[in-house]
Amino acid sequence: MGTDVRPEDRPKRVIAHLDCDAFYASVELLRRPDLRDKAVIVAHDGPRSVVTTASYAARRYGVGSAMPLSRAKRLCPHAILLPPDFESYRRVSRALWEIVGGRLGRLQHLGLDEAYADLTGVEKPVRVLRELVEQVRAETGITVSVGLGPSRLIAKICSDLGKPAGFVAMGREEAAQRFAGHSPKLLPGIGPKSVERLREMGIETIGQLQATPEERLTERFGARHGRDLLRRAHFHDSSEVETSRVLKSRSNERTFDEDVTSLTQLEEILRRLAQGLCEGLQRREKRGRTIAIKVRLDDWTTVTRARTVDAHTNDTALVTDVALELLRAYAPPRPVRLLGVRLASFEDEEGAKAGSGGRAPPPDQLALPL
DNA sequence: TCTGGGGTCCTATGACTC
DNA sequence: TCTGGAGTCATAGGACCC
Repeated sequence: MGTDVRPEDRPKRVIAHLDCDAFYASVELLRRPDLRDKAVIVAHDGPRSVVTTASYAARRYGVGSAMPLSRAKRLCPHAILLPPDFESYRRVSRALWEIVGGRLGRLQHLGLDEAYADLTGVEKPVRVLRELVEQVRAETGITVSVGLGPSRLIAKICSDLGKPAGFVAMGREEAAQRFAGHSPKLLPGIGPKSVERLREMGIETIGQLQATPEERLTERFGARHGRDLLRRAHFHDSSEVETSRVLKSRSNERTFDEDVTSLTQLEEILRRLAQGLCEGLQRREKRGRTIAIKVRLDDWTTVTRARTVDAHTNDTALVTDVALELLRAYAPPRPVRLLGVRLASFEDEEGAKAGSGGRAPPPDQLALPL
């Protein structure tokens, strides 16, 4: 390896995480200034909908993202409900990241409203970021919170800390100390399931996780995950800011307002889902080999079935036929609440995996999350 | 409280090949 | 000819993220 550089000889990394505050709701409020300071919930209005985003006024009532809409309405009955308009969100997002990218260079996008940037070697990064946040606010009306640290992990946690319009910077040791009393849920990658498993082991804080012998964790979580949990607890993270990501799969799925029992009806829905999926892939000239269906039953069990075909395709007739065969072979034994179809193993995956040494990714790859 | 849609990544397992 | 291990691929399930 010719790239071996001792850690002490490497420049100290400076990673920023930029996160738009209540992005979808903020875009809505730009269009509807009369709703400023009002409780606004962005969500489809259906019996099984969940909240996409809530304005800060609605959050004061306990409404939050991913909460069932029925519950949100109970918590905040006077909230104004707006249907999501992703076309507008994408437009504002593009404009915003163009400004940021113009100053910081290439970004790693995570969805429409957040991104990482590597500012290692940049002079006066704090000043650069402060000016940038102000420029974004002036030109788009969107406020951005910034987290700054030696890794993506710390930058991400910091950007959440000062929301809205926050600006927080922290080193690794400081983070390890400061968050020792917090729940492991604070750490990205540790969700409700891992929190529960840790709790069963008597580990309820990041500090307790830090003090847990690695063997105990690897016993419970497997070698890789266990080691990773411990590294995270100590806020070690050497992952790079990845500025080019390639689409790995694309799917189209629908949860029904009421469960569906009839196979004929399910087949009809699956045809429409496959058609929508293939039309999108045809526009992007993407073809895949693995066709999969997803079925969620009324008791919330989720089943997937997949088949890999010989040649890459985005042909509606072929994808539909295979998806229908998979559905008939499975023959859902209970009422179905969700049906979906997915295409994966795209034809240019291998070439793209070669990374920066290979050809430049097509323009739409960089814009993938947008 | 009762759980969307669109993704990524990881793990386990079995089939297959060398 | 039989066997075992390693590597790879396909499949299924699940956790997690925005």
